[in-house]
Amino acid sequence: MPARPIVKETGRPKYYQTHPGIIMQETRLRFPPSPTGYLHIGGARTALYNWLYARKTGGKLILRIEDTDVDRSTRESIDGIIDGLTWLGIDWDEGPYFQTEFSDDHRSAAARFLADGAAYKCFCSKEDLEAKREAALAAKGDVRYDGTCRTLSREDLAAKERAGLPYVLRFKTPHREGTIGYDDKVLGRIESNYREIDDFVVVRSNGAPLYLLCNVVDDIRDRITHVVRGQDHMTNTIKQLLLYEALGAPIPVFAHMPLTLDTKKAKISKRSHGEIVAVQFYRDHGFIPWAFNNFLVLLGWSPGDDREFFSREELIEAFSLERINKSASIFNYRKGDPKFFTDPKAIAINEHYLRTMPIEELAPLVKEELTTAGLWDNAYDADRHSWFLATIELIRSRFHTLKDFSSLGRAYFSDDFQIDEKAFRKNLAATPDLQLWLPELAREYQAMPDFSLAETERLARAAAERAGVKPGIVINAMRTVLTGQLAGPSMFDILLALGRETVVKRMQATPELYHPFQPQQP
RNA sequence: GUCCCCAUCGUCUAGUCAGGUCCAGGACACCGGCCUUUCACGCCGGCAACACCGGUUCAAAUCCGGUUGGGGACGCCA
Repeated sequence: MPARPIVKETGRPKYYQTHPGIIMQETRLRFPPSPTGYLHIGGARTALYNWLYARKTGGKLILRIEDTDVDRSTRESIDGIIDGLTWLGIDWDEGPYFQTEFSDDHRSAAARFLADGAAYKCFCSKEDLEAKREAALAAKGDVRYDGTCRTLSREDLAAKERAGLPYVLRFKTPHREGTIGYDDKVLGRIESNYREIDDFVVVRSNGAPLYLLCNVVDDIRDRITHVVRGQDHMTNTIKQLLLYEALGAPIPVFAHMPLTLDTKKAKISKRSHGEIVAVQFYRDHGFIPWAFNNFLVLLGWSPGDDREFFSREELIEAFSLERINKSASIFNYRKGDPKFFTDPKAIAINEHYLRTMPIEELAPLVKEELTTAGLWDNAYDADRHSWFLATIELIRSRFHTLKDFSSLGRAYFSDDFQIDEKAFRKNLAATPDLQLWLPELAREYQAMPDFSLAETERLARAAAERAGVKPGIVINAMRTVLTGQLAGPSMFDILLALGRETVVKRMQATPELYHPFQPQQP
């Protein structure tokens, strides 16, 4: 049924009535990381999808740190997650809330369950449970909880309580016929038989409520309308449906995103993949934040047409829960690949932004990189600003990441740069006479009245002719002497970018390159 | 083992809900060409997939069933 507008404003409905008497409310989504590691690309993608949907619908994104497992939660991890989100540009409207600050809510919900008979005390020891599970596994049978304590007699219960035995609280899954289910925005109708759901633990023996319960209580309190999370939560969702019911709360919209696997189809994790799956890795390796978001969003979602690059506004406009894929995608990282240090598509998308984004937007990112590398000069923001922008423009098409500005592009910003060994062998070592020709050409450059594109090229070609070699010999040698590289922009553009003084100085020093480590003669 | 989810080029994917316009489109990667003082960029071209079997239908990548394969969950983790 199409939404029926109840308030009209300049031809555009602002509020909608989806059912009689019910006005569609603001969407509220959340990103609830557990601070037990860094922000990895799976978590970042979850955050991104939630953020996109919140922004698209004009709703709110809530950041909630799920730190109920105090033993494993760390301050560094919380900082890492927040830094990661900030770097990506994923902002939130409320929070960060900390789950531990709401333990009263969780405990009172648990107490209410016990009072209502929706949960019961279970005295089974960890050892017994573990033994049963192993036995079941060995017999290839059912590993779910068998309900031993659900049917404890009044006398047994009283006796165990008197004895002061530790107990956990288990949710009493209704013994009903039929199924329970929900309409997943990605997967469609999902149903599960009641008899498949065992009595799960909601409160630890030390009195601390567990994830399944806390998560639902928090979502209800935070008035969450849409839960967008990984498919690994699907069985949790079924159990949480029961919790919503027991708490008398309406269930939110669920959307289960496909997982991201490695090339061997295993779930990506810090343990097995290391830094390569950490968001921080991409920041440290010179990725453009938005480019990385653009890569992430395509891992499990597509707009339905051939577009692959989106501005922030375009992506928010194009995004929808329904177009999220059902099947898992693979993070195509092959360890030890000499050419691609991460998924080639991620690099390709970064390159695209690097060479097409407005130079004024790229400049601050390059500034940051040069600053980190100790190559920044404040003049680049002042009287040399137009030079700075022109130089970035000149060199960026050959670069892959922001790091390249301080490595491959170092010679443009500093006299302290390395000569690439391969470049030396090919462009210099093969023709030792360049030690004479280049300084000579440098003297001509020094003396010429007009240090221009056309004139510098004319003199270089004349020098080659004089020496009886092809122009490329001289030109490529100059490239290596001036930039340390084998390849680069058009040579005479480089000359002008570097400036006459630097060009002359470096070319005159050519012979030194041939004898870098020659010991002093006595 | 039980339950759940998934299945199109090497990878990300479009097409599947409303079967024909798909001997399957795009991107990345790879290969070739053009451009060129180098290397890129750019442009042009190429390689490459509907997991399998059966059914429904005039017609199936698309609907149905099964098989196989992959993944997830089965914690006093989140």
